[in-house]
Amino acid sequence: MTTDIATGARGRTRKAILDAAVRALAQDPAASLGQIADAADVGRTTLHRYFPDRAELLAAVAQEAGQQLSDAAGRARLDDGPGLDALLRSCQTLLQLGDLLTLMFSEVVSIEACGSELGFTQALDDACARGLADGTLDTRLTAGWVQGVLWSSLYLGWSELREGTTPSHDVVSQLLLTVRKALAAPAD
Amino acid sequence: MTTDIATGARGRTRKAILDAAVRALAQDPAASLGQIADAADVGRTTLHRYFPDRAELLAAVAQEAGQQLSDAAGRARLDDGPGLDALLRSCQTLLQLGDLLTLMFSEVVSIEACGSELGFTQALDDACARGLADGTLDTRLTAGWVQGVLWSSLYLGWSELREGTTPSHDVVSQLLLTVRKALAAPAD
DNA sequence: CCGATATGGCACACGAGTGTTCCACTGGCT
DNA sequence: AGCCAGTGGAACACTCGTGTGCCATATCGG
Repeated sequence: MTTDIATGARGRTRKAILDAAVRALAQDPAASLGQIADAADVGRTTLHRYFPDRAELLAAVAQEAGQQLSDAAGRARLDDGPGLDALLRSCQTLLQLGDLLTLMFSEVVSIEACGSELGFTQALDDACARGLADGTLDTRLTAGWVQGVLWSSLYLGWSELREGTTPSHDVVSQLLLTVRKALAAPAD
Repeated sequence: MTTDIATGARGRTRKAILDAAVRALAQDPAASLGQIADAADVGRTTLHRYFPDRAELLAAVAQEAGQQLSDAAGRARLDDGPGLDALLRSCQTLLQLGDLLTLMFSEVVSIEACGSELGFTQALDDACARGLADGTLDTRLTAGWVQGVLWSSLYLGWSELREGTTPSHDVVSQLLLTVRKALAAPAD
C-alpha cells in the first residue's frame, strides 16, 4: 500500500503516460515511444521505467480502455427498459470515451479483448436480444448488425466531434436521430 | 506507345504489384515492402524498379483507388433521380470496392486526395444537396452527416462481408435497409 | 541537513525496414 | 545462335525505433 498504483508521484506520472499514449496513438496508431513520452512531458527513460515493453504499455492502455468501457456501460444502465432505449443511452455514454473510440476502431486495442473481461460485450448482446424480443428493434436486422450500426455510428459521431466544426449538441442529436431511425421497428 | 503503362509484361507485373499492395495494406496498414513484394510473387528488387519509393507506390495506389472510386460513382448514376435513391445505388457500387474501402478508412489513402481530382466528392455533395431539396432525405440532418452515415455504414457492410460469416445478399439488404431508414425523410 | 525516490539525459547495441548496386539467370525475339 | 528486356538474389549502407545501463540532478520527508 505504500506504492499503490494510483498513489503519489508514481501514480500521477503513470496516469500521465497512459493518457498521453491514448492521445498519441489515436492520432497515429504507429506513434513511437519517443512521441508518446514527449506527449506525456516525460523522458523516454521514465516511460520504460513504468512500462518496460511497448507491449506492456499497450496492455495497460487496453486495460484502461476496458475499465472506461465498463464504466460507460454502467452509466448507460444497459439492463434497464426497452432494448432500443438502452442502446441509445449507451450511444451517449460511449461517445464520451473520446480518443479511446479511435483506438478501438484502429484496432490498436481490440474491443473484445478489453470488453469481454468485464462482461460488457455480454451486456450489449443482451440489450440487442432484448430489443429484438420486446418489439423496439427492427426484427429484419441481425443482433450483430444492430451492434455494428451502433459502433459505426458512434465512430461517425466521434469523428465529427473531434473535427470540432460541429457543436457537440448537434452531433449528439443527429447521432441519436439516425441510430433510432435505423434500428427502430417499423411503425405499422 | 511501345512501353504503355498497361502493355505486355511491364503492365502485367505493375498491376500485380498494385493489387498485392492493396491486399497487403488492407490487412496491415504498416505492411513492409518485402511483404507486399511477397504477396505479389515478385522480388523486392523488382518492386523498387516499378516504384522507387514507398511514397510512389502509395501514390499509385491512391490514383488507382481514385479511378475505381470514380468508376463506381459512374455506375451509380449519382446525378439521376431522387437524392436518396442515388445514395442507395452508390452504396451498392461502392461496396464492390472491397479492400480499397479498408484502405480509405485506415487512412492509408485519403478519400479527398484521390476522390476530389475526378469530381467524385463533388458529385456526392450534389446528390446529398439534391436529396435534402427534393424531400427524399431527412432535412433534420446535415449534408455532411448524411455523407458520414453513408461511409460509416459502408464500412460496416464491408467489414461483415470480409468476415465471411454473413452471405453477401444479407449484408446488402441490411445495409440498404438501415441506410434508407436512417436517411429517409419522415413519413408525415 | 541527509537519504531515498523519481526523473532526465546520454550512449550503446540490436533489429527491422529501406533504398541502392551489382551480377546471374530466364524468356522471347530476330 | 545472339541479343535484350525482365527478373531475382545477395550484399551493402543508412535510418529509425527499441531496450538497456549508467550517471547526474531535483524533490520530498525525516
